[in-house]
Amino acid sequence: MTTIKDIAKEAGVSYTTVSNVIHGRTSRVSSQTIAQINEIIKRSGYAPNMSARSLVSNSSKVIGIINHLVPKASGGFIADPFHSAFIGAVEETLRENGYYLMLRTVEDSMDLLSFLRNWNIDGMFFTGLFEDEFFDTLSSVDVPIVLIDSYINHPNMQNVGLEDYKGGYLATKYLIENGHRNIAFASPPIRSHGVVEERLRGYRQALDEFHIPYQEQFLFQGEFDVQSDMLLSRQIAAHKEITAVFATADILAAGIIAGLHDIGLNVPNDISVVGFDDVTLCQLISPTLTTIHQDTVEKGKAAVEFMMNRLNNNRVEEHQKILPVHLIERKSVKRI
Amino acid sequence: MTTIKDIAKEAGVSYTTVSNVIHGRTSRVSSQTIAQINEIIKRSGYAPNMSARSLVSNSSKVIGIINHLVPKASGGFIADPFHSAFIGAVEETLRENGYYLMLRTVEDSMDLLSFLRNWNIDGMFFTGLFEDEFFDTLSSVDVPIVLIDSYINHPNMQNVGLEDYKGGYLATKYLIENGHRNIAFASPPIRSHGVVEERLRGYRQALDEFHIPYQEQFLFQGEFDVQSDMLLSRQIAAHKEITAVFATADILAAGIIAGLHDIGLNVPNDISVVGFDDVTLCQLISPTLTTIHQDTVEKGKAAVEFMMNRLNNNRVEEHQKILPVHLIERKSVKRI
DNA sequence: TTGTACGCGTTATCAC
DNA sequence: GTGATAACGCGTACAA
Repeated sequence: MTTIKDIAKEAGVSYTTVSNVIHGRTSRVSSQTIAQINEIIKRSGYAPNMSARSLVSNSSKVIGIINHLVPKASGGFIADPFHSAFIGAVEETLRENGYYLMLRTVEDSMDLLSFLRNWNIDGMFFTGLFEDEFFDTLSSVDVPIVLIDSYINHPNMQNVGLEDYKGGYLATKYLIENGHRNIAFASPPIRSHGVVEERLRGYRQALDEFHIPYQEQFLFQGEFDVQSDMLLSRQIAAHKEITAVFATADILAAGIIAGLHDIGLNVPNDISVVGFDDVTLCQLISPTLTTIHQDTVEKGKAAVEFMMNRLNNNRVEEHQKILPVHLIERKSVKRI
Repeated sequence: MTTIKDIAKEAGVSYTTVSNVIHGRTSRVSSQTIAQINEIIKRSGYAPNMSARSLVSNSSKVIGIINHLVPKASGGFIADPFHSAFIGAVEETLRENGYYLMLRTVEDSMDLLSFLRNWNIDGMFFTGLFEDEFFDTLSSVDVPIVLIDSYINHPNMQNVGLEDYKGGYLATKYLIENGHRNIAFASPPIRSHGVVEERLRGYRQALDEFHIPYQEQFLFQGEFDVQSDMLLSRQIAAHKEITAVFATADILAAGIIAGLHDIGLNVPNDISVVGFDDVTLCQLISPTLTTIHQDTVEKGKAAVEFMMNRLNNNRVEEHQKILPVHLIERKSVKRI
């Protein structure tokens, strides 16, 4: 492997000079040596040893995307299509900025702390963080943290999220305007400071505006797997008065639609459904899914931008970036 | 940050001793000191500095999952559900073995080489590699490489794949046995040494066995996006004699089904469809998709297992691990 | 059973 | 303009 020393030797200079050239501190190096060194660098395919840099500079150029494994569940991480698109966008933007991405699952605070120290991690992304014990650890760490889809506010962290409230509102309003009054709200378990809670607020706001009473029994909570969705569908269908469902994620919506089909109900003729996210899936199921659109790539970019600001300026201007959502009309809602 | 020195100082021993304890070379350390050192390690939350280790030991414990960005396309990487599930499985298994995962997109050979040197990467995973110029670079590198879903054989690399041939065979045979004779083969562009080529071989084998002539015009190639799928569907529908489609990926199958619906054709009544992969999607679309099942998590585990064997023993016994596939019968095929 | 000293590749400080 | 040299945290050969 070519090192700075090798280059210095070949050029007949000291390694300081080589290092200076590499870092653009060329003010006091003869243009001859600069040219020569650059030539050698190019020819030899020199690439800096990041471990050495990390050791001496206290910056590793490594950013972690952390997956907090709450129970000992498998896969979770990257399983849903939104997540993976997001990670792809993050990697790309990070790379453009000279950073590297590590994926890491941690089981508890200790795990996380070890990981940070192991690699001298420069920054972290967290998705869907809630206010649990784990969060306390996080807030005491002095590494830049960008939270995605979380409603926790903390001076050391920045948030990238969506207009969740508005999304919930738009979806519900759209259903109401199409004549629906008994609208189910389907979601994963609602946790405080989470996005679902906000979407629920939007749902209630829309009901309120149209003077439709909010009913607890129209709340249905499940997990993100086909089994659980089947169950949800049955529960929803059991309420004959329900004519529409707002599901807080497209995969959930798709699962519910499949479940309804399974028990002989037609969407949208018997029940209308609106989703959230606008993943590719929406255009593949039938009926195609009316949903709330979010721009995942933009989300990834925004997250990295925040990170870079923290990393470079160290001056924090904003703490929040809320990306817009809008409704995409497809075929899963019927006017009644 | 706690270092080995700090621990040594606190325990009143030299750092060699601490290092020895950490590495289990306890044979010649008093059990007292061992206990004491372990206690301090636990209490202080000591985590080794991997950069320092990497520098001195020539092993970084970092494995890369490489995304070779052929043109300057975006996202590609992780976009399809199979990929993300695979990455999740790899991360988990890697972690259990004390390794770390970096995700990295590279645009060309230089990029890759730099990345390897930057981090002293211990090993790499590649998905769907073909025999292009890029491959030559790869083969000259002395880092363990595990290829996923690739039919390139190279002494320095190992392969984890599927019974692609059998999968293609099973899917086609199933269609034939259900009375179909004019069966389209839909896939992304067929490249030599790729999985699609093998699945096509299986397709042809099944046709052969039933004395059905193979027809070039029944081959349809597209990309993995909804637009392209719509086009494909139209092309397929234009051949009135075609009664069934074997698509080499579920997302493609789903896209085609959506496209067929769009032009007023019903699946499976007008056209039957069989997919490949058995991703969650299959159960969400309607009709639910009959497909060839593969075990993605097992694939991830197998890949890591290969990697670990290379990394530890350095003795290479097998070069190939082929995971089984089988057909899952759902509702997208009609007996005619 | 424990300690000393060196080197890994890099950066930064200070001197020439 | 350029060059020595210490330091980052760790592993290891060798010495005691």
